[in-house]
Amino acid sequence: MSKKLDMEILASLCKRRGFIFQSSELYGGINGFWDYGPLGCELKRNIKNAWWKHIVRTREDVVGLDATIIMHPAIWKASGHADGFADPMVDCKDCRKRFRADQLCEEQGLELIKDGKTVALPDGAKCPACGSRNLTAPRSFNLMFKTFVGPIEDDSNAAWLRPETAQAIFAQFSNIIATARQKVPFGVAQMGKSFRNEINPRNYTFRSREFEQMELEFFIRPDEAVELICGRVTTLADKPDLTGEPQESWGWEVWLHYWIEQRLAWYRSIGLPAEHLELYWQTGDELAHYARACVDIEYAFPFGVQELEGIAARGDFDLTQHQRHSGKQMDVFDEALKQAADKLDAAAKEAFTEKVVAEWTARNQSPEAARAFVAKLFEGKYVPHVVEPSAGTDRLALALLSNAYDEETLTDDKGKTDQRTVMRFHPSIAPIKLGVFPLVKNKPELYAKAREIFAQLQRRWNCFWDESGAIGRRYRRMDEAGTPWCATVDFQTLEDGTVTLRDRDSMQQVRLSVPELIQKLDTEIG
RNA sequence: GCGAGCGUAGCUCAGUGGUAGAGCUCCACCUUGCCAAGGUGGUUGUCGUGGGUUCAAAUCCCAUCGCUCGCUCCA
Repeated sequence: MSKKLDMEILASLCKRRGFIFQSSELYGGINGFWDYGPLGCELKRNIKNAWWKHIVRTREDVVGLDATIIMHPAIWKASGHADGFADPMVDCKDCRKRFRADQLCEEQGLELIKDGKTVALPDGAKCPACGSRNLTAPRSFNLMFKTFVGPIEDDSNAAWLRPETAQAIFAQFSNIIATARQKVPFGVAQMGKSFRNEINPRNYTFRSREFEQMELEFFIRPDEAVELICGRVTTLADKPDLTGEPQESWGWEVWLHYWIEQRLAWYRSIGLPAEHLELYWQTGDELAHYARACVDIEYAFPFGVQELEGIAARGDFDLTQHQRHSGKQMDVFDEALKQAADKLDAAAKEAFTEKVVAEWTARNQSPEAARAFVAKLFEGKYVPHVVEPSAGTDRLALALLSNAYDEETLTDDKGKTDQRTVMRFHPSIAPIKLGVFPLVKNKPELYAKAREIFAQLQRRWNCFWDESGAIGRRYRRMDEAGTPWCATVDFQTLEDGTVTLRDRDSMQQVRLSVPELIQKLDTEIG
């Protein structure tokens, strides 16, 4: 089966069964925007609930945030997102690096050719990285959606729809730490819509202009602070147990791997086991300049292996940027650190300082910056570092849909074959958990009993009532919706209260009492 | 952004200048004692949209929107 065919078949099923519709289809559609139908919105809600439960509710060290989509424009200046669109950029077609056209010209003693709103590169401009002259023309990248706050469409009122949810966490960091009764290490999680005016949306819902993210910023101590407090920093070489409780001595690299393990465990819990995922470590060239390490969790979509989530160790870049732009201090006071520093004598402090200076200068950072950082540490203060697991909700929904899709050829007793389409969702994310059917609908007592059982179970999970057509047809309809079980009420139900529970994947049936059914489903849905 | 292909019922598609169709789905009733296949009846389309050519356009032309693929892009 060709890759193209796969995606078209999936898109067709998604539309036919009500998972995903094109946005504004009535008016011809709008590129890069998608709606989730009755089944799709349940699926997405289940994904988000599962994420929130795993990241926030079942931990003591992560709290939530629900920030606005439109924020102060200065946030995007501080984060670096504004630079890319404010100034025309040129790309090197050979080494694929991107530069601001004005800076490139200035560095090379050239003058950017300006004619009204359009700009052009002068002859002789070359790539600062590789020296190639194979550069694109300067282009503006309006990748953030612009809008105006207030009724006047004036640039002084311009604002942007957020291109990521994460910045709000940094911008509200001080308020959160003042109110949440958390101490570093701790995290702040947020889910919500983000917007990017993608040049070319592609691959069904994969690259959309309006999309949803599930992001965690997990704040940790700088390794130097860990060393002062614990006397040493646990690294990967120490083979720490990443599946157990986090340890105070962990350095940033261990935290990064801890979160990778956490995220993989979560994907497993919603039916995307590790063997369906790939970890891609960004290389030095690909890393953003501030990132220490970044790993992509990728899924093999029908159109290629693509990123579901990025987990980045971002150092203290973001908080420091906001500290610089806002003029407000972003450092935290760490009692344990202060106490540890107070126990050191002058000689030990000097030795520690020199060690840090040596490490920082080896990473091309200035000795002055290193000394200022250590001086703060001795006061018990630092700007927290961060590990950022950032996942795409819609991408994950698409991965789960792709992963769930299956076609099965069945052969009955008489040797007749028949094809069955099944969405094999994990019960925890399946839009409908249980179909409830009367075996036949023209027997009043049976029908009434089935309605009674449906009403009882519907309070517990999203259930679907279906009385139309032959029983087999009803099972098959539920298969396409990905409903893991169907309960059929028959004449025996009237005698002993048991129902037939039919399993989506095996098509096997068992007789259970309603309490037994509830217990079984509770266990498997999780 | 460039190039190519596509757009007809909810889905899959036929229809190349002359009355818009098929299969499946869906709905109602009947039938049906556990895996889509029985019976009867029924709903659904400005043929993506707009304009042009023509006595006449789903069909030819132009534009536009959307989808797919390749390049590009993906801070």
